[in-house]
Amino acid sequence: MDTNHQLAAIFQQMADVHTILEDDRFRINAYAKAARVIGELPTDLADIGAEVALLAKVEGIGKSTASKIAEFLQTGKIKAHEDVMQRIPHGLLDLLQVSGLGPKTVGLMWNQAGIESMEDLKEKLKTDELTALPRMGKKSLDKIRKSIAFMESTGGRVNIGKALPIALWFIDQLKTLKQVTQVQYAGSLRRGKETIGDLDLLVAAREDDSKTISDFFIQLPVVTEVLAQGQTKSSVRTEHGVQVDLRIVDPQHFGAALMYFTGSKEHNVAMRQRAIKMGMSLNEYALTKDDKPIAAKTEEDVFKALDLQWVAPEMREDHGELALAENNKLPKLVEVADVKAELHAHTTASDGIWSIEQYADFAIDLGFHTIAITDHSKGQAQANGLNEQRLIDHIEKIRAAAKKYQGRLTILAGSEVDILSDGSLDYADDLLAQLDIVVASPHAALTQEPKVATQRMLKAIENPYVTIMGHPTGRLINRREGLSPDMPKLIAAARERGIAMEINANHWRLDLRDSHARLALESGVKLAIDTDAHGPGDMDELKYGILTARRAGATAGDVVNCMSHDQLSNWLKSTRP
DNA sequence: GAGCCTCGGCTCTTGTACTGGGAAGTACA
Repeated sequence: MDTNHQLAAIFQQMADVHTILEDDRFRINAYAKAARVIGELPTDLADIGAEVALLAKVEGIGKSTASKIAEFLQTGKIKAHEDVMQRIPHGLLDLLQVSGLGPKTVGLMWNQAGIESMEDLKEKLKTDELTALPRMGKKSLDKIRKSIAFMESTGGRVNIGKALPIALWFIDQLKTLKQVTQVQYAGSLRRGKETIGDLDLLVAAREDDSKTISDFFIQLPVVTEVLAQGQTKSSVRTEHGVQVDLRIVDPQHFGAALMYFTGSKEHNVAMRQRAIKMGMSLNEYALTKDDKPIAAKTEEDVFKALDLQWVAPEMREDHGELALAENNKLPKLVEVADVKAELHAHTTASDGIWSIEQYADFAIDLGFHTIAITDHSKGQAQANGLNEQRLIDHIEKIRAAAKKYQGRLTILAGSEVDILSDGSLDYADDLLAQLDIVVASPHAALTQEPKVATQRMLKAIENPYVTIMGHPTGRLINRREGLSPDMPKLIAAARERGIAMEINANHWRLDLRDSHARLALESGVKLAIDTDAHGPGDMDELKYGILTARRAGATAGDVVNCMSHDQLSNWLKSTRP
């Protein structure tokens, strides 16, 4: 775990403990905010150093938190944290993770039933003795039992690549009902986050029909458990281990409901505050003034009534989007249709399942003007990486195919060359010089210390033949943490060289992640959005890379894959000696 | 605890649904 995540965890823990102890809620909020801010920081706090004045410049971090961070950087611990941890049994913090158990209940169980850990709780749940506690009936106990069982079976957040198909399946099912006039997924999925906590579905229908619709919803074959079913809101768990929430609203309120349900929470709070300042009130049904509805039917209506441009869902994180919307300065975000080139694809020469020609035909169908063939280098033996002679032969084949497709598609000869653990590349420069494009990526030694990883990547970027820095952390979401190089340094070096940083669109990678991509854009570095295709299905992953780029605020002009044929060709030349 | 104007004292992140138990707690964006 890197420094930021350690610190975020510590401050969140402090917030949680103070919550159980029912201490000052503003202090709790401050700790929780510090945890959130630190968790989202693109820069490693260790690099800022133990200088309080500098640390306190970060929004949401004041003098007190800054000195705690400094203390941590110097000693590896925080006294205030250790002190507060003394006040409760540590095991109580696990109980807060159980859905349905909040601080009050956890406090109650501790004080009145002597429960100090998950083990204690599970032991007590073997009988119904906890019904002796206030507000604790048999139904509550059953709910807690189920929550724990669920937590232990799966739990956690689901990758967007898994969540989106499930959401689309539900939407198809709901569309079969004639009572449903509109249906849309919302929540973090609509905002394009890399992982999704639960699926949020919104349906527009007449109030009379809501019972029919929610009955249909909870009886769908994939539903394994019904968590709640009310007038407008139902919640289920599915066999995929995902929670799906369904909200049914009148078509007249669809826009306001979609906004609410899309979030983020922080964005919603900011919007509601803005409404209050303007003498109005915003909830999930409408924007109102003196209890009279002003706007509700579409999102555009609501934004407009608040003197704002419509904000794309991917930007709704309260990261300054309202200030941009107010001044008509929101970027026109990149779309899948803007992409005209794929710059990272593997063929049967290494570990892909498509030939050069199959990619070429597909690229033409997509309306692309360029595709780069970038098979693995020799270090990737398990991926059938090409040694020097095989690469030379492969280049010849690519050139031959390029000739065949001339006038219809440009086929570039490239390589996804391994960045070895010391930062050198897997081919010598004279061979790299024969290629049109070089994507340099790390594949091994992915547990290096951040400092070593930084030096490694910097060395690779300095190679004059590298065109794109590929998936720089090598992480796999929910599977492998990958490297934590100093991204600002890498980005500065990429800018110096005029090369692009890749957003690897594969839903397991999404590397650069959104915050790193944003940092790259702010530094004036171009992005490459590549599918890293190994076969036909992978080209469809592009949408995930686009979502990540949109979360970073990227326009088509920021992305090399969106350049015209000549622009791209000139850019590639500009990166070469 | 943060952040603001008053530079020490004040205010601070919205609004609603569902459940289970008989009001409050929890959850959601």
